[in-house]
Amino acid sequence: MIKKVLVAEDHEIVNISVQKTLEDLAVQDISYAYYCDDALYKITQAFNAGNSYDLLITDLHFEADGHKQTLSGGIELITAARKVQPDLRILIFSLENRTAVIDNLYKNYHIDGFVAKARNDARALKEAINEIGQYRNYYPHHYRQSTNKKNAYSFSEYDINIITLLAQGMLIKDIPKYLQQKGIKPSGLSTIEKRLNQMKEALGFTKNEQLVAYCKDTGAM
Amino acid sequence: MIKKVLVAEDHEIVNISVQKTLEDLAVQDISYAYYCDDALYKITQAFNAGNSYDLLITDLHFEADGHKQTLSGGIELITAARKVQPDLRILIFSLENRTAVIDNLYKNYHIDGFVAKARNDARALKEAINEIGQYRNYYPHHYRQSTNKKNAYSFSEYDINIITLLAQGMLIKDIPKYLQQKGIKPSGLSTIEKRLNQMKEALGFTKNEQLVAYCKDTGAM
DNA sequence: TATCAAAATACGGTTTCCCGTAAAAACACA
DNA sequence: TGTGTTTTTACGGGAAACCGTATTTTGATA
Repeated sequence: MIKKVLVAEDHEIVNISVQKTLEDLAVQDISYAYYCDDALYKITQAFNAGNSYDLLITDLHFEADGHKQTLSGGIELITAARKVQPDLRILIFSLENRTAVIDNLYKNYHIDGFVAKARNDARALKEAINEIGQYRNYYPHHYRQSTNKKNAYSFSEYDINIITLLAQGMLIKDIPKYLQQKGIKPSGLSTIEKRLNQMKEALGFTKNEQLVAYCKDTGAM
Repeated sequence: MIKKVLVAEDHEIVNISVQKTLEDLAVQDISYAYYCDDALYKITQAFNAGNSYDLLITDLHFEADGHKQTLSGGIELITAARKVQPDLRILIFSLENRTAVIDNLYKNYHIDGFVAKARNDARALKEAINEIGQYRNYYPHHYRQSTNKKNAYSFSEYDINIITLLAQGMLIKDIPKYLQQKGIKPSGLSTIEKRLNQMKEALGFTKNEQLVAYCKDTGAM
């Protein structure tokens, strides 16, 4: 059962509704943080006082507004929070709807649930909190369906490096030099060309511009 | 004074808060639409009954969910709504924060206000409704400041066409043929090359990949 | 260490792109 | 209609990208 919840969310409008939703679920102890740093502070304080949170509901993206923050967003927040309190359950409430990104959250950050800000998000939020309250993971509907479908080409960090350089205007022939300076290992021109070919092949593309567009669209870059 | 409002917004969570915000402003007559088509229907009905809305608050982007819609989003909705009721005041409430896009809304669609879903959006919403209630336009803070700063290169429809073709993998040398078939006017290869050069020149780029990345980032494409 | 397989690199020919100049067409205006 | 200007197009040389093949390097294994 979820009794004590911290909501980290910078949008006032969203906070108002999350509060109402939590009240509907009879959650008694609700705290709010409009900044990641503040959220981490509250988690730490509560934990040290022996009165830790059951659940953290957080957005992924927080707008910068002049207040200097050490934590840049939801991902850093949950990483830091888990260091303080490893058993803290985490529910992401975000606009993100790209499977690759959500996948990453479950696999590498072990979140307990993800709810997309979308049409029936208030209802989904309630379902998620109920599931998590019983120590079960909650997966969004569209994710459950799409996860075993065609899983798009998964770019390596190396791949993204190359495409990013292209998107920044570097000539392909100049990339080997750059990679060598950075100490990135396969730096031969042929290897780079081959990698680009593999990616294009895998995605049915013919031009590097398509790779750039695709990475921008899927959030890989 | 705003008395009768229609809220078109597909996110349940947002709707809950907008309702609360409007109640705070003592707006008496509030209607909701989760779909654009439904919103237009309500506007038409109210107008024909001689009991038209004072204000439409709408999102820009609506999620598709199986229900077939003739209106694809906020922009189509406001265009259609103005045909029914030209004096309808319109407030956009959206996550959009790209100056070019917001600019377009004021200049070409003559919206009365824009509030970004952001940190203090509930407060901004109240300010906007008060301003619009007095028949004044409301401009978001960050927009007021950035509007006279460096206004990025503004792409023509023709420009976007070319960049889109590149992003789809078409070879530059094949573009003339394509444009001719489509009846798009300057179709010479040299002209296309020159246009690309102008765009890159204006933005300080050297490669077409940068143009693709830029358009994706700014939402021009 | 010797051997084999896989990965990385070197190289060369072809295609596409880039970019400048010049000719042609479209347009504005008297 | 004639003139001047701008836009569009044609053309060509050089640079970069593309792509296949051959060679070298790396890494694992016996």
